[in-house]
Amino acid sequence: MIPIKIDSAWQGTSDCRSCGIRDMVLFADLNEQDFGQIHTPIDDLVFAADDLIYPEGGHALGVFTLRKGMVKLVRSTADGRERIIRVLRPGDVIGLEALATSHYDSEAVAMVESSVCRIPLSVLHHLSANSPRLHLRLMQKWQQVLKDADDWLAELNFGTARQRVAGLALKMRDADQPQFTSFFARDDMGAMLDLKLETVSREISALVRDGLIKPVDKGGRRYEILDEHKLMAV
Amino acid sequence: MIPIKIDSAWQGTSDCRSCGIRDMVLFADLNEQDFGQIHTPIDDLVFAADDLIYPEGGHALGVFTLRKGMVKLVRSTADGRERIIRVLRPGDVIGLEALATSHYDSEAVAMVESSVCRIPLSVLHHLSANSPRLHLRLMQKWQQVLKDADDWLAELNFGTARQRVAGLALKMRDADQPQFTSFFARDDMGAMLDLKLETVSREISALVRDGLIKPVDKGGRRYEILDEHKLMAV
DNA sequence: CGAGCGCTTGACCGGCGTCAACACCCGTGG
DNA sequence: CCACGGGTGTTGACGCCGGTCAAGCGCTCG
Repeated sequence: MIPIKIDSAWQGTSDCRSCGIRDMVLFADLNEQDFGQIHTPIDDLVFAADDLIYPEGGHALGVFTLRKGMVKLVRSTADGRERIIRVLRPGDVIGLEALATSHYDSEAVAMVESSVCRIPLSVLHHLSANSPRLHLRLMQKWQQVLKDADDWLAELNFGTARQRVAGLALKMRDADQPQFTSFFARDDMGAMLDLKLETVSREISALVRDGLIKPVDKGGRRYEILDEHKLMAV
Repeated sequence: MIPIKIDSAWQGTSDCRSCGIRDMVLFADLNEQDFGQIHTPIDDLVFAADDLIYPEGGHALGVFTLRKGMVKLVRSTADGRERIIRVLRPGDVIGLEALATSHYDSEAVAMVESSVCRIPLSVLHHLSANSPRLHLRLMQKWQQVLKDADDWLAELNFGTARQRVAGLALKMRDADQPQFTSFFARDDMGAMLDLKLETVSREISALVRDGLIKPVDKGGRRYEILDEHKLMAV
């Protein structure tokens, strides 16, 4: 069930105490006593673009934290269409649902080269019962994931094609450089917004033509936001 | 911030030990010792159709369990449109996000007369730290809510108008009598499916004309499913 | 019985999907 | 170094699905 890629992605084990993004993630508030209770190694994994991290319905070994890159969550509908339900960015947790069911509810695929760490379920189960700090943090992560899901539905899958593309541009802005934003392959964007790839392409072109955004690479993936206010008003 | 209606909805306090739907809800596995740790009363509340249970962004007193009725969760987008992000049914938990933030992320409105019980945040915080049984149950509820949210996005907001209406009909089937299903006011259905009310009405009429469903009341709210298989294949 | 509300239906139009051609980037191999 | 080919993004023509506007119907309640 677990793809071979998991193993080939293995890069070593983490020392979470010195994690570069620790303040964003599940282990943010852990103290030395808490770390002492971790008896299973946290694996570091790196996935190439388009690598499968886990399949829909797959048996779960752990919960992931995304350190670098971008990951899409994909569901297949009964009639075979694929729908991207969310895109995760650094600091986001992947596969939290495994804590409750030991299975993943959707497929996770790296969209670009991505590095993640995998926290074994046993570690989380033990710590969530024995560390009030992790327990609280876990609750916050659940809430954040749920809010992301609802935001995605309320903001990106509602209204005209123009509004959806503009909404995605705003949602995908860089955390550190908010004038830049990242797009994806046009058919991926279509699966996110429930539009056809041609429509996505047309709307992007229209936004460029109207001077709201400007491409900064040749691949159509990175754009500069020229008029944030107009973009929000679309 | 808390609407006056909350008080006018008060019906008494619950004895959770004898709750009729206890096996579905948060307190399913609690033992006598756990119940002894509850020092704040659980209020029973009843809301009429269209009553506000709590507003978007409202300060939270507790988390609700829906005992009877139907409740919609509504978000307002930046430009003033209203979007129904989910419909909750008996056994579902309402406002779980308050556990993490003490605020509700979306508005909750009763769609029909609904009875709920309100569990104070203090009770949940205390029990989730001191009762492994509640702790586990809470995790399962988070997972269920998240799965509901993702299902709503993947199944009901994807594809043609016909597919969406058919999907809603299947999702809203009675738990005990699966040949019957409940619809809502047409503009509410539109806000759920991202369709206009006229389109919803047309598609329902088409499903009736094609013999997949049949109305069983005069208000357009209850339908009998005649051909479940065709409905799923739409 | 009349007013008002919600549901339905029709006519028309615009936005988005479909199909197709073309441009561009990049890797490969001659 | 250039020719070639595949993959991806863009653009155009056209048709249909669903939005818009409007009229009509049936139910409920005063």
